[in-house]
Amino acid sequence: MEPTERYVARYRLDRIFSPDLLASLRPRRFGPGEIIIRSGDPVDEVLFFVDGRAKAYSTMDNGQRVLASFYLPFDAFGEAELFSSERYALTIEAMAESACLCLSADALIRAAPRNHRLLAYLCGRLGAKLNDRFAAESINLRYPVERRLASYLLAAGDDGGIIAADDLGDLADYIGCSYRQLSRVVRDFRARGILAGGRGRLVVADRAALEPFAGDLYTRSASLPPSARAARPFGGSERFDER
Amino acid sequence: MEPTERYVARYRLDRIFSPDLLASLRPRRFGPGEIIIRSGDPVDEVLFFVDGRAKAYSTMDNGQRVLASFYLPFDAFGEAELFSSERYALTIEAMAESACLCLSADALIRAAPRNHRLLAYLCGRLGAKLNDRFAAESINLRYPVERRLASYLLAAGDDGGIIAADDLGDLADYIGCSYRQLSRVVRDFRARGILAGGRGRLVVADRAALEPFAGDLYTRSASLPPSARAARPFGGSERFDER
DNA sequence: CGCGCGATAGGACATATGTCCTATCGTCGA
DNA sequence: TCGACGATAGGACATATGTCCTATCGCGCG
Repeated sequence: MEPTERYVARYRLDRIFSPDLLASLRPRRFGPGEIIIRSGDPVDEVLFFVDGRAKAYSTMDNGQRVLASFYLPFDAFGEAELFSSERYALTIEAMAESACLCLSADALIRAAPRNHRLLAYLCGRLGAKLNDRFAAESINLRYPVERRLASYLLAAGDDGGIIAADDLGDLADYIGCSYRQLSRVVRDFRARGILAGGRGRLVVADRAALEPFAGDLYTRSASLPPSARAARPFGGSERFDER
Repeated sequence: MEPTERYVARYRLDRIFSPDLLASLRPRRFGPGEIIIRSGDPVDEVLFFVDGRAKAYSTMDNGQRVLASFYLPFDAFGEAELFSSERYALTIEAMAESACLCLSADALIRAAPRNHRLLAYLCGRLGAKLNDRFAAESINLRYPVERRLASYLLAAGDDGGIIAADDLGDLADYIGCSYRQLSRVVRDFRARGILAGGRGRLVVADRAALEPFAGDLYTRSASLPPSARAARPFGGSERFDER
């Protein structure tokens, strides 16, 4: 897609990587459906996601997949395992033409002492992911699918409204219910004119009508499911001033 | 309880804090039921949990509580929000006489450049918490309460077996079901001889019988002292030193 | 244009879980 | 010791969700 330098410039990576690390970033491309990180593999690199769209999930022993989240650039993959575990916990899969800048885990660890900004970024990102996760989990755990779907639609399609999921099966996984149940709820929403678009396509027709379902779950916590996360490019707060 | 130095020595805090930060750690005690961190408060300090027992939860708009986890020393509270958010996401409550060493968030951020070990520790801890959370969520989301309880019992009572919860209501929150449902499952487990102990007390009588329920999803979530995970971090000297 | 495949829709039924309510037990204080 | 109160146990019923199965639809290919 684009040369490494373009990404470095776009995301201001010189702000968080020391020059030597910056130089050792190695670009890599992934086509749709391609696996970026495979759950269970030894943790040998950290990837910085700079282009495309991706999703993370794990597969349980009964074969069901559980979607953890959708990702948009900029983000980091594999940072959660870097200092705490031997193997990747989640599988990350590209959903569109995507690109990452890869860094060997050893190199990163060796360079840690002179990369406090990178570490601070990672802490920030991990903290945000943790809070997102907990917010999503609370919703999934305590509210019926109807409300979860409403929350998801509001959070995912923050723009106009034609957003939804490419695949209803994925969406069911993400919301944490069976395809059948999702289908029931979608049918219901369509009957009430909240959703439109036939046969698989979900189009939010009446955004306002969704809000009562989602309730204050949606606004209440700072952390939102997937796509709203692009708002915060660099996790690190501005309090962290130039040296 | 004990003077700060004892805790510093016990957990080898000199390995992860620079001397100036070490000196500014301020001890604080909490009685059972006392709030250590209140959800929604501005993030002004990070606490390092050195003694006691604590739990983290959030309260949803409908009044239900969702338990996030139980904590044992050593651990950090408030690190998730430090670089990524303005307000604490979870409420943390002491369950027994407890002690923390407190550090002002500003001080920590200012001292970050010369505390890469601390940052690395926080990254590691956050990563582990994130993975734990996801594992717990997957279980809660896809398995019936029977299996969730089994997983919980295996993970919580790692010692002999007399462990359980002080309060069945809390346990129900943690497992993510109603008190009623938990009660049904407990009754069932008792009937099968897997659990013993009358009236509220849960005693794991047949640990082996639990495993088939939990399946391979069983993940330990105990927090290890920094020294234990120092196994992985950077080479170099074990004691903290500049550069 | 007709066929066949894979995805979507939806019916029928089983199960898991939630809600409401009542009985019972234990503990603590007068 | 007795009685009140809070916690535990459990019945009855409603609901949410899962599983299994079949009908339909849309699209690509011959």
